[in-house]
Amino acid sequence: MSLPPSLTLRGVQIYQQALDRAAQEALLEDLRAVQRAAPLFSPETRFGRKMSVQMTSAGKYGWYSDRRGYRYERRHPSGVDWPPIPQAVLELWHRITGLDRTPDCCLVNFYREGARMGLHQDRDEADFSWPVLSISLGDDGLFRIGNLERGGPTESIWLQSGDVAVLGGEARLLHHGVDKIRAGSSTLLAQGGRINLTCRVVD
DNA sequence: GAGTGCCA
DNA sequence: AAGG
Repeated sequence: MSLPPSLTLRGVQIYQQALDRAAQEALLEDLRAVQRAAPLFSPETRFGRKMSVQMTSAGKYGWYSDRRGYRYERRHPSGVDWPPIPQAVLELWHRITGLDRTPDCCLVNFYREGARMGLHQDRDEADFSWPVLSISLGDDGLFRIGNLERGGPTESIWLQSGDVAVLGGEARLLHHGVDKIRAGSSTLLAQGGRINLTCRVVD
């Protein structure tokens, strides 16, 4: 029993303003604790190029990339365990997806002005029948949704602070990415930028 | 602005 | 190629 989305784009379910301002601020406070335990870093692609997005994770696994490729790791690159996923994130996951299963990973992506993420698929998980849930905080981000195969036409939507998107079912393996951050569009983060949380069942 | 190709 |  999951909630109905306010909007669907290519099967991606979008719940606009699923979090009010107070909930966003509370989440931000939780994220400060996550970042203290597991500081942000910019991973390298397998060709040694640093990604413009900074990231960290919470949960049993964190997403990681270096010259050896993409994967989930049980520890932050510093060697410490990833901190626990904030309770408010877990509650939102269960409220929106209606699932009993708890996510193994909450990836925290931080986009400063000019940071982008190219079109890609989330396919480092063992079972694609579990959805991926995404929470937007801070400045607006231009989210682009493509196809199951590389190439072809795409559609874009501006995601705002408090919006939640779910890639599940037929949309689970769609290519997607972030083309642009609209600096100064939100007052949530004093220093500006966009935070995106993505929750996943890994194994 | 969007889509395609291509790089190593 | 989760980049340019």
